[in-house]
Amino acid sequence: MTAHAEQKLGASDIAAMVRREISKGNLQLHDRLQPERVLAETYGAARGTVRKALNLLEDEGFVEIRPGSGTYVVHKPDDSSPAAIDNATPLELMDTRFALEPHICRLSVLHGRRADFDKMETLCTRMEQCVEDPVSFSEADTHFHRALADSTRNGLLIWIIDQIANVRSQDDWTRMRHLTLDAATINQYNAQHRQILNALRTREPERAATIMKEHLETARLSLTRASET
Amino acid sequence: MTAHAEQKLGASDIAAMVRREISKGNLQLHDRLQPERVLAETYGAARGTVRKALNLLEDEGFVEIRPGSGTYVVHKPDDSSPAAIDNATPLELMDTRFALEPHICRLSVLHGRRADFDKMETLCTRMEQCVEDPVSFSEADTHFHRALADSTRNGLLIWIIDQIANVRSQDDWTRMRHLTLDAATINQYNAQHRQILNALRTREPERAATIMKEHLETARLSLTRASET
DNA sequence: CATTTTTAAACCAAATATATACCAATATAT
DNA sequence: ATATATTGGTATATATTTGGTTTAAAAATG
Repeated sequence: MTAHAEQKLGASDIAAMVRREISKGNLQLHDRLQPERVLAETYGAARGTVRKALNLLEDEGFVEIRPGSGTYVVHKPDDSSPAAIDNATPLELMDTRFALEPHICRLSVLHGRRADFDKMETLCTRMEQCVEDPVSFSEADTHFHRALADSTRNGLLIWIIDQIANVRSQDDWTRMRHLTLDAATINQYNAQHRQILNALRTREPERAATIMKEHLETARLSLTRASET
Repeated sequence: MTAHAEQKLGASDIAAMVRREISKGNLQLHDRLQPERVLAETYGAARGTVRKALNLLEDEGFVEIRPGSGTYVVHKPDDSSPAAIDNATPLELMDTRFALEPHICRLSVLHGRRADFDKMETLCTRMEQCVEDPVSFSEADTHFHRALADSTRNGLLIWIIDQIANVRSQDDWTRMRHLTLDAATINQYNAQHRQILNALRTREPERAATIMKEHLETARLSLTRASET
């Protein structure tokens, strides 16, 4: 052990050290921090102090504290993505998705295979089991839209969708979005996902595109609703 | 670092370790992981714990679990890919433009200003003076579509259009494309550009989008015509 | 001095991990 | 083709771990 014994550490000191571990990359996305009781010992502080530090980091959006489970990293270490992606606003993002995803539905009807749709079906089922868990739902939702893009077999489109997914995950908006994801909204999304999938399976490009537009319109509404709060 | 020696491993810890093995490349695409029962022993955890970890990784899209068979790596290690752009085929590009540009027209009607349209008009005029010069025409054409994207005031969309423009300029088939650009085709393009611009000025989003689709269809035809030669 | 922060200990509820047994899908050898 | 072994899927009862909370005393701070 390398001598932390030097000085007494306050809550904000500990927060700073953990924050640094995260942006340095020693702690990566989805990693679980050591339990509060262990951190307390390694930093030579009381559990209550560590707890304050972690709450600070949670407010800053670096970690997510899950009672009974642990504290997890929710922050991507500085990758140098283009400014256009980092600074994209939620509304810009929605307009871009409005451009892409309905047409992606049409292409999916043309190029998608049974296996693609089966995968999307699996994700639908998973999302339907996440009605009470906005975070997991949101993650599965991202995968659903990625799987949809996959089914077009268009590497360029898939790449663009991936870039867009980065916008969604990095921002504070994600947290705000989770707040707007009540059970009713999630159920509505799930119904729309199913309808889209059905339209793809029955090879109805325009119907799939139309439902996708409705889906995005729903999402846009819940977004504006959230920003007015 | 050292001597974490005997820390108990939770599901997310195991998930993190496997995730790192995958992105590091120790586990490659289509590799099969060890059976759950073996992993459980090597990580010193119960099978249920390993199982939870693997399910997490499946949610994240790193692995695919096939009952009775095994668990397989499905993650394309670190795309972040210029590859998707460099290797994009002309048809992939056309499909992507089909997705983006009609909707860009709609957004242009919403957010475009007179100055934007004036700039596009200038480019139209320039293109009309290039009927005999496919290379110059092609350059101006790129600028026209970029100016159209600019008029949406959507930084994300503009960035995507720029990426796509790189595809167009880099590749060999750009040369091929120039071969198909006879005077008749260029005149047709020019007429369509004018029509699009007019629809934007008169604030008719759907008409602008429709003409854009026709424009892209024309381009796609001349593309397939070229590749059959 | 008054105030805030840290410490320390105990307890709670929820989430997770363990251990075991059995089922279902798949692969392999006969 | 059939039988057998291997693999993931599921269920369950129990034990452990984890964050959440409260309280009171000690230490640091201004």
